[in-house]
Amino acid sequence: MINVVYMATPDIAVKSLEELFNNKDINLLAVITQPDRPKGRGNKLTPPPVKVFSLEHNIPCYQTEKISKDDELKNKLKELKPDFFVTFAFGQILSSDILDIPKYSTVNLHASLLPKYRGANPIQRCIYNGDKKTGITTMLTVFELDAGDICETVEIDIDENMTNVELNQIICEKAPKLICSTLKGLYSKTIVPKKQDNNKATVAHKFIKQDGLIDWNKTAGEIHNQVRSMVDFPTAYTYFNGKMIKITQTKLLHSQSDNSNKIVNVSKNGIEIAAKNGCLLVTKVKPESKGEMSAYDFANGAKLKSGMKFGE
RNA sequence: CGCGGGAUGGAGCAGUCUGGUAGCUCGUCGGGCUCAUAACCCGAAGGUCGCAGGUUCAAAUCCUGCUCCCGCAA
Repeated sequence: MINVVYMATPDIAVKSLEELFNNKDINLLAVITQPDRPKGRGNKLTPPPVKVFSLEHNIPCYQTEKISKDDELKNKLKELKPDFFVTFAFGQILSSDILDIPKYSTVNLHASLLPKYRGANPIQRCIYNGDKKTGITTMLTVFELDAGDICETVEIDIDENMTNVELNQIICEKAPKLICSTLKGLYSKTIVPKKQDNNKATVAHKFIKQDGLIDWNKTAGEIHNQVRSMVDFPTAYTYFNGKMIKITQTKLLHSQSDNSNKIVNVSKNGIEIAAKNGCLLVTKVKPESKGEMSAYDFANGAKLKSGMKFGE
């Protein structure tokens, strides 16, 4: 049995928790996660998804504001005598005294093919940049951000219309197997971690609200990538008649455009805009104060006509 | 008590301030036109205007209470 403590927080990490919990070769000692946070309308205190799963399955779960300064928790972790720490979207930095606790090592799962896209936002950034391929990597955690030696990788193809939500889901599903295989490989010493090429490292920063604002001077392809990279957050947005309207789905038409950014056609399929270097078909939108709807429905209600423009 | 928007035929909206026969863009159904169509023309069906009370001769509209939905901010 491999003794493991799992440190994680959001949805994407729940399936992996489930696997660690159910895998017969692994003994899940405890789960560490972030404190409950105020969330959503009404600012209700909401527990992290990983905690919810832990409670449902009676897995010991500890929450901490800052693990590197939580001596009580550190002592607890030492008592557990873990072989490995596993981190996956935990959201806190592990200080070196914590990294020294497990008998073997600390394994981190990162949602990119390292050394590309180190940092907090690999999933959205690779789509935003229009990459055709990404993946997940397991690595040994060192103090420097996502810079540890690589254990295993899985590649994932990104098609032209894949969204960050879809990629998130794929990663969520592929992660459990990879984590287990890495743990077993390290335990039995059949995996020899390899150094990263630091010269090829890039950093993927988080998006902020402002990143959602659509710049209509960009090309149709760039806007399309922006839209699909931030479907749930921060969400691409523009203005129409002075009101904010979010755009949640687009399609590239690969057709001729006069680069005017005007609406050239409204049909069941959506709102066609003559963007730079090609037409962009807006298919789903989320107007201010409203839920998501098809672009055609919006066009009906708002009386959209050819010649009008977004962005004002 | 974080801030705000909303509930009107199947969809998206207008009408509510200034009470008086419920409208727009679509969809659906029927018919026509067409080689043909998601295009065009003609016609029809379909709503107790979120729920409950109140005011009034009269309430989608004014007042009170409730339920549900959503956006923003964190």
